[in-house]
Amino acid sequence: MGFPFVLSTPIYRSIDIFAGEMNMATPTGKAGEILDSAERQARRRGYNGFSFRDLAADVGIKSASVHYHFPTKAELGAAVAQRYIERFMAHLGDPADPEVAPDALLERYVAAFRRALVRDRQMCLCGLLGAEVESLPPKVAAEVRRFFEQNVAWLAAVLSRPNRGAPGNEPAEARALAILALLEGALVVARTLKRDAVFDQIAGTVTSFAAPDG
Amino acid sequence: MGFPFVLSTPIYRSIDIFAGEMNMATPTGKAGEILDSAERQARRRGYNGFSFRDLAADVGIKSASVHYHFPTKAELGAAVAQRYIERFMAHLGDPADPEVAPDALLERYVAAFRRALVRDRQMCLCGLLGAEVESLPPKVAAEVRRFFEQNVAWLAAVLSRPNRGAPGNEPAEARALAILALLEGALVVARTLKRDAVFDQIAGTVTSFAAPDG
DNA sequence: TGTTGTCTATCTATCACTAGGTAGGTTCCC
DNA sequence: GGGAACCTACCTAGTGATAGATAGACAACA
Repeated sequence: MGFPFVLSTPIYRSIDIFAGEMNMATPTGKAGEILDSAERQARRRGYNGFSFRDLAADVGIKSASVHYHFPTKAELGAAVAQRYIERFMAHLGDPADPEVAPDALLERYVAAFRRALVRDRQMCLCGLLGAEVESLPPKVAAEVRRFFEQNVAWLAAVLSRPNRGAPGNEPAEARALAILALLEGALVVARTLKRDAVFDQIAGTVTSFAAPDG
Repeated sequence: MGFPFVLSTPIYRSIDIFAGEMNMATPTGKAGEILDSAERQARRRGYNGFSFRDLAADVGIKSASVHYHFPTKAELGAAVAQRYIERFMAHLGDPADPEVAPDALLERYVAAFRRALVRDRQMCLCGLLGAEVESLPPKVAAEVRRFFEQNVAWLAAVLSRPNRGAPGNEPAEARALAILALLEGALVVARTLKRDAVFDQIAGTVTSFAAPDG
């Protein structure tokens, strides 16, 4: 019972290896365009807010051809989420990198969310999908869960590094969860109120978690 | 152009005055049942995650009869949100009530979110709708905005009361926004990870905002 | 009292449209 | 030739919404 899915290998009909800055299997061509479009739309309107026809029109093919690349919407959704997670974590980098101070890593984390709001005018994909998690296919929900888990692990690793003030009264994982929740919530509130400054006001409080001693 | 809507008077075909603890126009009977069902479903699956047929089946009538009470889905959505806001704010009570200490009011606020998660197993309606705000009809989006504005105003009023420790390094409104974002995000993360304890871990950090000196 | 008119809440049936998904054919390139 | 990528054409199931009818309650009036 449940959904014993083998760890998220998306079903691309065409996997061209993209030997760019990230050396992972990333579909290019139309399949990549479909993923791009799906991610854009999912991050604006949610999983139930876009259709195969929308995507097809967006990338200039017919909806039947989208099914050629991604047989079902669930698999498309899982593929979008998986690619998103890999990109996101790759962007964050190694939380233990001795070349980068914990503060700088935390700033990088906040900046990633800020960029989604200000530059891309989009939600965090998994923040939006997480909100509607009960209406997601199991495979998609599992990817969203994986995103949160990896985020918390990364943040906890950063917060555990002995560097700045005190280690804090709350355990690192609780503070990691709080930072994640704070920023996801910040995107929701700032977008709804249509005021980017709201995000900065909220993000300004992140230091409460990083340096609880002031 | 735009949507110059007169401040959210929902279009009920039947308004029975419910002279209960709240003396406001609250539809009872089938109209009330429809609102209940719509709220339940919206708080689980989002605005695009339920249909008139779902509601109709739930309350035991035909979908055409739902249109009798609420002509369009947008108006139903706005009515659901409006009732939700009124209930929520009424539950919070007066932020300046001298009988209740600021700490207790803050606890009450956190408890309201916790109850949504643990008892009702639902999202905060406006947290979910806010995430998918770009796919909402303007009237519904306006209600969500109103919810956030009223929440922030209430929290800022509580946080501004001279009582406990220092008034804080951040202005009250920034801390109010942060608490709102933190709790909305906490619901998303806890529900996705399917661990109620996650909410408590996050909520435990709220005191960082209430008493920034301790 | 009985009739007439009106209202509420619901029904059946249908509208035009969109959803995700499929079968089979065509085009193009190695 | 064969396969990859795309097409046309279609399906079933559902979407929000509308039209028209009907049963029952209620009041007004002759």
